[in-house]
Amino acid sequence: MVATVRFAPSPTGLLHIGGLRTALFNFLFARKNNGKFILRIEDTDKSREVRGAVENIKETLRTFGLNWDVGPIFQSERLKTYHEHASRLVAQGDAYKCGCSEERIADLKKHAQAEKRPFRYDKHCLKNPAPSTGSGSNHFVIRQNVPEEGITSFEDLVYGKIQVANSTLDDGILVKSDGYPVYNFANVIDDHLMEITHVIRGEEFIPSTPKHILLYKSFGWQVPQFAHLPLLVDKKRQKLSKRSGDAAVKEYVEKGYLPEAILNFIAFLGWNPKTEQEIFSLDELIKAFDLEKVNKSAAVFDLEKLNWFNSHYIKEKPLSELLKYAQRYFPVTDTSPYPEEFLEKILEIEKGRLNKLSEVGERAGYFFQEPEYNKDLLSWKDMTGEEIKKSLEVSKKIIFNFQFSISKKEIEKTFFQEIGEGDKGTLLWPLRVALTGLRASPGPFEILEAFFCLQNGKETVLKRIQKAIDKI
RNA sequence: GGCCCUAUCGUCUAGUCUGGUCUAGGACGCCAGGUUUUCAUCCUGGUAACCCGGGUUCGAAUCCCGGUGGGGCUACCA
Repeated sequence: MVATVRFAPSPTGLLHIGGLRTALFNFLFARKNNGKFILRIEDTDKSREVRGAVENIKETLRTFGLNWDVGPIFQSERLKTYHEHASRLVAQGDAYKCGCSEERIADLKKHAQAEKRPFRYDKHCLKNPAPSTGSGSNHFVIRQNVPEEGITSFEDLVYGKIQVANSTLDDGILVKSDGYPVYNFANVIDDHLMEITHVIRGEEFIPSTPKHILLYKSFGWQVPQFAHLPLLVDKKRQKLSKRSGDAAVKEYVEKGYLPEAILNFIAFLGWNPKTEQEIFSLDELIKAFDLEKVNKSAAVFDLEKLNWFNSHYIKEKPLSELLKYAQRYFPVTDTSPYPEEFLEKILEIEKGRLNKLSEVGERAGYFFQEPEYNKDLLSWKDMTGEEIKKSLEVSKKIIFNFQFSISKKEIEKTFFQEIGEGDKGTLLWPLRVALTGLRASPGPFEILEAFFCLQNGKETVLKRIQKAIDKI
């Protein structure tokens, strides 16, 4: 199959999760079918355009490996094409100029509302064409001349047969008075000209699809295949959008969600492989993807599940690579004085405990700063001050003999040789608290291992233990 | 309001087309137990759903009809 698809966002803000999912499915479909993936920027509403949005779209797509083959193509640079096609439609009677004032339209709407019937433009300007006032006047729009009778239907690849009576369709605006086309028009022209075979987009476009089809037919063009994707909704089951506040992909990336986790997660929103496999790389997704496996009902964006995917990928990622993503989250402004080995050890220790990378900041503070804690914390079960002191002295003595860069295994071995396998808690709890100041923390051996990557690691550790002894 | 879409555990979903193997499976979450020096990881177990009402049928989550719930669209936005 020769497939050509496109992802056609409007540059009105940061790319959000729903947009990324649409891009992903288009990408997967293209790759799966040896097709072409076009990036098209639908910037026909200049008033809503946000600076930097295009850059954000491109950057986001790149970080997720959703590389496009053609584009970005900007609709705002193709005005002439749209005008030509609009003229053709007007000439053949499938569209017409409308010079109605905003007031008249508002009035029409008000009446429709009062009579509890849906608003549809009354084709006034079609029936009463304004006398040509020469080329000067441009206060008109071009409207689609939707037939008043008949039924328009299409076979959606996801939803199956959808049909609507033309009588429920409005003579929508095709070209605005500022000369820019609206989505419903530019979309059709471009999809045809770019030879798009499969239009894969959000479910919210189902209601406007019949109008698009009518347009294709007016031009005598072949209608592409449509595959509408179920909506992504929030906890309240409302459409996930920029208004949902936290839907920007960039925000998730900044919080320390790994791209592969986000991708894997959103792939499963509205689609699943029909097997019990949950973890998929991008390549595996390409192999498994099939529009037939796309669901029809809206999917709730569940952060808990994203967290699970993310923690999985965090645990799985090689340390050196993980460090690149996590670097910025360490609780120091500059990590350059610290050897990579030290930082990697911290990640190794913490990675099993993270839902997102940004959490290392709040978790690993004691590696960079002497902890504050109450001396009561040093007591495990009913240990007395004397016992704690004695325990810490033992730890101190053992650690004193350690060399730079000693391994966790060796540390553990040495400790257990010294004290036997008996009452580990009485020795290890106070040591752990002295090191971290925390009730719950990673084990002391791995913490020591990390510190012994530092030139002054031994000194720091010994100092902390002494401080604990002094507290008693 | 009108048009359109949709309906399986709290959430993502398998199963629906081709009715029985479904006392409805998996995953997340949650709960309990095990491993363990605390926490986490890990392992084991548990919790929890076919929207409602009719009909067809020996038999319905699955087919039909009617409700109801949820959502989207209804812009000179996309």
